[in-house]
Amino acid sequence: MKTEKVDKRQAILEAAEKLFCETGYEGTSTRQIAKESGANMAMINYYFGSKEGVFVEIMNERIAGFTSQLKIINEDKISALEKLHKVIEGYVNRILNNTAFHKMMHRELSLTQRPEMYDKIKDAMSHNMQIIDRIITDGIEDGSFNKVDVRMVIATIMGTITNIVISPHKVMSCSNFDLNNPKDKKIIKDRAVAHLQDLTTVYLTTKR
Amino acid sequence: MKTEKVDKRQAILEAAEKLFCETGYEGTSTRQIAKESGANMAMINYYFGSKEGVFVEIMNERIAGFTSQLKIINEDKISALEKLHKVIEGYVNRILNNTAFHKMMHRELSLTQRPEMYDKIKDAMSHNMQIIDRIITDGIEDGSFNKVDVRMVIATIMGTITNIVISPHKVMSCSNFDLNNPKDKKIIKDRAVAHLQDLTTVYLTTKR
DNA sequence: GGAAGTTAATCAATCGTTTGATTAATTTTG
DNA sequence: CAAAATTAATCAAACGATTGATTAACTTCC
Repeated sequence: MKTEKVDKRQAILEAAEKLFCETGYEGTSTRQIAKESGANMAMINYYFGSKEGVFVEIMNERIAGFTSQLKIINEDKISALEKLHKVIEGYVNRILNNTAFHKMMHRELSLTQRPEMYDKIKDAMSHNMQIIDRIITDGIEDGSFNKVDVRMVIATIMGTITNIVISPHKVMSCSNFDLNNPKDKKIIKDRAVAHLQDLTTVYLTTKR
Repeated sequence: MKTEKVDKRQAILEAAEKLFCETGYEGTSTRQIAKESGANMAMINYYFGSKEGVFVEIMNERIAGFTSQLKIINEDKISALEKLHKVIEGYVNRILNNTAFHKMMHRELSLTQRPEMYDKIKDAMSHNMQIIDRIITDGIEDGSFNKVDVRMVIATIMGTITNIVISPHKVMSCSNFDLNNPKDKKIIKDRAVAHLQDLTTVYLTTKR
């Protein structure tokens, strides 16, 4: 069992994800995927049945790897604010470590097409939102948070992160930031976490 | 001679925008555009040179209609906070009145392809960001705003609105909201404006 | 030897674009 | 003014290229 034996199936998935992220689903041809992965075109249909099968498989794997992540935090015996800060940190890290996929997910979400994918993404997002919702709602009920529009606060947290990922990097700062540069990514991550934690602290806990 | 003379050029633009919004640029064929607009296929190339020419024209018209909007506010002799609140209200209204186009713009922005469009959208966004940046920076300098990460605050404002538009509506609230329903749209608009104005007020002006 | 993996060749369908011809409207000319 | 010339708009048909998918033969491996 040689380790240099490449798993064509996996190679196809990785090449396809890269190409889908860069040029979109419709903008990527099966021949491109084949060339990029080093596999023959027929292998795509052999393993996944169709081009869409590849896409569905990518989404399923990714989403499966995501939904299991945010759960544990809620068990800790820490304050609502600390929980929220942990969630923010986790969320920022996850998304900024998978910017390409996150872009692709949002692109797919904004299309009226492929309702199966839409529902799948919706469910995954919905689950994450429920976790954040619970933390904030609990904080409000036990009096440690102000009464706020919870769903809007969630939109702010998620929207801020998404905006950082999607918006042209050169717009983000005066100098030329690049999210593919690990050093720049670290800086952006820290700034985003600091900002969102500061923002939520002030907005949710300031007596007024 | 009946005066039902339709401007085919305009019909093509409108049909193309609708289709591009619904199924994406690559997902829309010139034949679809022709059928939807009632024009002959050749007219697309006759008027716009190419399929991409249609897309570029749509973007140019839209962006031209947008960039002229946020300017006047800055001339008013009002406080930085009031300026910011006006900008927020204008921004929310504009985007929620053009949700389909806004989705398409973001979709296109997340593609590495079509650099010409990317730059055009980037410039338009960059201009809006500069306006908001100036307001907040002025507020900080004259002491009415706290010292904050200005670019991150902008990302929060823009990201929140975008998130509301793009995120699945059914996730937004317990009941089934629909942005195409004028009554629901009004409600979402008001909630978004109220939330963002409250958020910025608290975060930027709370003494701490 | 036979199942699994892999290949080149090929399929019909669709893609964006171009063509040459035709009609309708406008301008030029005698 | 009216005939001739020019331009703009529109059309059906076809273009070559590319699409996703399939075939059938071949290789690899247990």
